[in-house]
Amino acid sequence: MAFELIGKVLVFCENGITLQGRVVETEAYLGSGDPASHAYCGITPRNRVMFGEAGVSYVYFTYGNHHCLNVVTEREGIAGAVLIRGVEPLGGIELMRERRGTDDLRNLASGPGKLTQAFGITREHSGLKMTHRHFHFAEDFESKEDLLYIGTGPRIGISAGKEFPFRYFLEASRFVSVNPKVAHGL
DNA sequence: TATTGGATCGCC
DNA sequence: GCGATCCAATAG
Repeated sequence: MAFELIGKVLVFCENGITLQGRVVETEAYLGSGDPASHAYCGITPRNRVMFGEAGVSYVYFTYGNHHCLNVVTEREGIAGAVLIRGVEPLGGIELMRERRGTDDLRNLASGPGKLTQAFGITREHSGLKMTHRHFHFAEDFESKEDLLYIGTGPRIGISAGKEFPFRYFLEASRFVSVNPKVAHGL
């Protein structure tokens, strides 16, 4: 599922403004078998939507500074979600620039905290079905050839569960978040 | 009720 | 390389 979301276009409309970005980087998080998952220790008030219906957003706040956007992937009763780690800005770029305080396209949404800031997504947007016009994933009918080059690797920023290569990203994209370990500029 | 640590980012 | 800074989870 994390794999399938790569290349889709995240569409988010609010206050009459449409923001769009092509998904270039995701990570999968499971349930009880995945020590890196919020759902590892069972259901809690925060993570309860991870156990709910697929296609619902799960937004949480972390490090005192940042929101992260996930999409629930499993059927009701099974925990599982995909973290959207990075998108390539496609629409509503002016607003993203304003919110991020930079003109650099590569720095607008190339990271889970950055993209939620650019899109204005907060935990008020958690638990919403991502199946309607204002908040959903659309097919991208351009740039299909990029999809041939999806890389995988360990997830970023976690201490447990590093052995699972549940991170997916477009190899060719300049909009993938910087991997701390591979922090040489490309 | 108190304590602790985190699926990050940006500046030092 | 590290501090910011809030919330959720756990323990008491």
